Amino acid sequence: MAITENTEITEAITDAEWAVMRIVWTLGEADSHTIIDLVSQQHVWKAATIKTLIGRLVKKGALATTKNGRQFIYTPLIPEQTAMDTALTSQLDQMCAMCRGQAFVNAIDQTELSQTDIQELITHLQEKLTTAPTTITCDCLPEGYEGSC
Amino acid sequence: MAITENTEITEAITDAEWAVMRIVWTLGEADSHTIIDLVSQQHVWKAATIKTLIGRLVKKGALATTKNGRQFIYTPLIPEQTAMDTALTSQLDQMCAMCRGQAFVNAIDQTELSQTDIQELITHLQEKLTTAPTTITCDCLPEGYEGSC
DNA sequence: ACTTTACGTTTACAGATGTAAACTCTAATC
DNA sequence: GATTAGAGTTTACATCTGTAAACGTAAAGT
Repeated sequence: MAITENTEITEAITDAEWAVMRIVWTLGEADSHTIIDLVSQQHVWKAATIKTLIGRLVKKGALATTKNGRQFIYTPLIPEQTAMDTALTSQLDQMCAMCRGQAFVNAIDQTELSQTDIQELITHLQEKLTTAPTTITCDCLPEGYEGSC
Repeated sequence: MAITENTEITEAITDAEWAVMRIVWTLGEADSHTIIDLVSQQHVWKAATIKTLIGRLVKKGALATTKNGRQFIYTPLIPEQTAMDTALTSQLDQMCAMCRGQAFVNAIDQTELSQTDIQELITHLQEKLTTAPTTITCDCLPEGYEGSC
């Protein structure tokens, strides 16, 4: 019965917490010393600050702990890709539906992508094109109003 | 000398404030009565709450005011598309560079896009493909460490 | 066994954010 | 001109975030 409950992650991961999660996601697992060491090289944060972030992430169910002698080994409880999707999607969801396409264009323009990524995106988009609507309506105004931004 | 200073917007627009901005962006300009009326139909917020949001947006330079009798007309000081780009980009910037491509794939899968948007995206991606690197390196660990997530 | 580390926990505290009531005027109404 | 209503401003307050010191305790060293 050592399996961790699959408690749904309710709270979102904050900006500062992302830095900690990225280390753990990349290493797969890490003790606090490692996390503090690596994060310290990327941010001007005191060890105490990073400890707080780790603690909050454990509390909100983003990191699991396994006792290992005097210390803990931390492992991610949510997949990195899931967290990224959630973050991006909730951001997009609060933006005008009509403008999201343009937002993607601009974001993609400013993001370095590998050939493989680009090709996969193109494939997905070509597939998506077959069932895409002609237009997307602006949803910035309440039900019953017509708008366009 | 009635021109508003082009003060750079420093503070980001918060989630709740987005709701107000979307109304003003869509209408081009609006008085508080209109904003409160429309936002009230989308969120269970008291008029006082929406007033606060308007006030904060003015204070942080996202909305301009023009006196019109006893009241104000509010107009956006930052373009919607700019705000969207900034929000998306800052979100993406804190994520692993290597995983951003997949994040786009997933986000696009879950977003309704028009045929025109999709075609524009494909065009941009095809262009981007010509200069794209073979791979993007994971940048989750500090300088000098090799990682991959 | 005693001391020193160092890991995790508690406490702290300012500023941001969500949410809203109270208050102050000025413009509109009687 | 006195009154009222509605627009904007102030104040309020709990929670979340960023940032960190202080503390308790068990493991490690001597």
